[in-house]
Amino acid sequence: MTPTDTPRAAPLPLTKASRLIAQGWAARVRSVSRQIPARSMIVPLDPDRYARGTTVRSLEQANRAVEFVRQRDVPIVGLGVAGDINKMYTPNVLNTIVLAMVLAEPVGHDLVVHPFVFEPLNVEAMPAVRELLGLPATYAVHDLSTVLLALWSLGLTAPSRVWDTKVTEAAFSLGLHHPRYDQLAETPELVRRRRAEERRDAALVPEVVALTYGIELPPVYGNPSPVDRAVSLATLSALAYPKQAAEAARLGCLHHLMQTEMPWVVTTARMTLNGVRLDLASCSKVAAAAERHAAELAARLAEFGISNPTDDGFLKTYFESVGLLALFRTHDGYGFDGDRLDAAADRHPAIPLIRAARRVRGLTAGRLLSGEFVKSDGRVHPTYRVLGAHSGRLTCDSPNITGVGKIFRPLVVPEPGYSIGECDFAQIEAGIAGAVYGDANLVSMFNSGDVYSAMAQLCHADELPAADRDLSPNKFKAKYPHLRTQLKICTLGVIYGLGPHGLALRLGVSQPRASDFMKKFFGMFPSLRDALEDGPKHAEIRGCVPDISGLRRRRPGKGSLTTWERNWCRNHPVQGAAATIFKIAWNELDRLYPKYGAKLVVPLHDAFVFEAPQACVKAVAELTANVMIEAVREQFPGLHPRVTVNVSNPSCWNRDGCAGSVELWIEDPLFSL
DNA sequence: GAAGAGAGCGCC
DNA sequence: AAAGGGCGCTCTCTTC
Repeated sequence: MTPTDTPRAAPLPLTKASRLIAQGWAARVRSVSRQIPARSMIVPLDPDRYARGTTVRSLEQANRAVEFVRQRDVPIVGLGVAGDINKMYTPNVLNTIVLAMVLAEPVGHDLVVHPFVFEPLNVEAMPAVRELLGLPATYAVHDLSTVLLALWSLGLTAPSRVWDTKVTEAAFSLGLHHPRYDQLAETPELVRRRRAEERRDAALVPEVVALTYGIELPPVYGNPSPVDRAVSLATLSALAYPKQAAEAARLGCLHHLMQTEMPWVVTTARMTLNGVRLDLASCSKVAAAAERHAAELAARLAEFGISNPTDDGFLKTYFESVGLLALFRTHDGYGFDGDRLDAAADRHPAIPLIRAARRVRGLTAGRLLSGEFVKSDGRVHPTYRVLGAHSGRLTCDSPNITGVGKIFRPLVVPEPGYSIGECDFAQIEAGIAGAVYGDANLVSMFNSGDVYSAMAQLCHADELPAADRDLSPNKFKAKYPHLRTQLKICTLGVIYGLGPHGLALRLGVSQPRASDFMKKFFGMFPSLRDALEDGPKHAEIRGCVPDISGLRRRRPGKGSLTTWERNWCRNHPVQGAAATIFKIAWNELDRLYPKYGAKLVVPLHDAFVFEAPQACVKAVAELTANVMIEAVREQFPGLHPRVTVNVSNPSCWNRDGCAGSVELWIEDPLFSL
């Protein structure tokens, strides 16, 4: 290390690759490109010689590969990478990974494969890699996002037509491996998430896919070498793709997979690549404040004799001793979750403190604040799993940036010179529910501007003064916030499957009153009522629930639906449609943003967070809102969706422009938005 | 000491 | 009989 080097936590050895990078390896690649030899006589190359696999190390081998591929008709290419692919955000991946490209050629009714493996992937090979990535072919990959990140980190352009064999298997098995189905015989009740995850992944691993489609791969014994692994993955992907595509056509989701889901894999991989910047100084302030808040709350709780507010067993004993245990009864025991603690807040002075202590722990204990996810570019790069949720939604982890508390969003900041903005769909679930369930009343209320105000005005027409029945939605919202909130709780609850029992709890009224309220609600939306009633019955006979995309959520068994299944049968068409619209819109933005130098940053299920150069953040927000609205109207022409634009405080991600929420929380742990 | 299971927190 | 859908993460207690 020379004195001018920036110190780093774990210095990497100065490999040949990093020396090349230091010299500007892009320039080096260009110079290698020019070394492609002068045109010579074209001699047919024997395809049989390439069927067993070809290793590319030298420039000469690379040139020969290029000549071979130019002589063949290649509609499908399988890609696979192996080796050290964790250095995604440093430029040193060259020479540390193995890239396999398997060319599949139609011969008779079969495909013949010609595997090429770049081992290691070096500068000399790059021109050939570029050429092989630019064929008029479909590129099939098992776990495309990993390969995209590897290609991008090498400065390569990803192919435009792609197929992810893993995501396809997930599409075929939506719903089948839900952890709730693990509640079988000998094992104790309740969640067995871990085991279910394993089962679900088992359906997605390459070997299982190979078996499913009768693809013979060379047997691998023991620990396969990176070369074996990469070639095997690439071969599998190339051969499985046409079979999966046929299966997708048979199952009704081929169009969706090609048109939306595969581009969505590219879009989400780009979000991983982009990542988000965290303000690490603020993160440590929050961490310190959390410790302080926790200590202060612990001291105050100690005065009540409460030593451990996070120990349910202790709380049970404590509330029994003060005669308040009944407040925390659940259907099968006792629970001290937020809802119950909030509902009981005024029954004992310690209860709000317990709640606060739990929130302090829950909100801040994450590894997010420690900076451990921050990569060399100063940003965190969450992993996204397309179709990770059985509803078709995306999931996000390491870190789960979509789950960052609203208060703490200002910890996410833009790069210098950039701004952060957010566009949210307003009340979109209500509108989509009206549209997918064909309820004209709900659709027209959604279109009126504020669906919950409109509902409340109609629902309570008898009790309201005549003048207030026609109040504008915003004025009504201001004058009768409580009535509006009731309708909001009821609407979302109904979409999720809430019954009178649950509604009573959430509205804080008796069950008969909640029951009456629900009847009144459904009286306004008879079509919605019928559809919610009939949907699960049809699903029970059919065995699955389709949504507008053509994807289907399935159930593994037959027979009557459980309550939970009935609820997701009701909810899936809404959540699935919303997810589809979201994907279509964001795919489009992924195409349009580069013109503005803008980046997708956080996908929030019904909101779009972006980073744009300061000068054009308003233009990007407008573009985003237009694309979002267009995506809804393409699917549901009867809806007039609204988008809330938040660029009022572009120095950080925030809720409703509240950039100071972190500081407010540091002052007072009971602060909420 | 590691791993499973449960409950609780956050998000949409 | 159960009692609102979809998630990820962390802590606590239990078990091996």
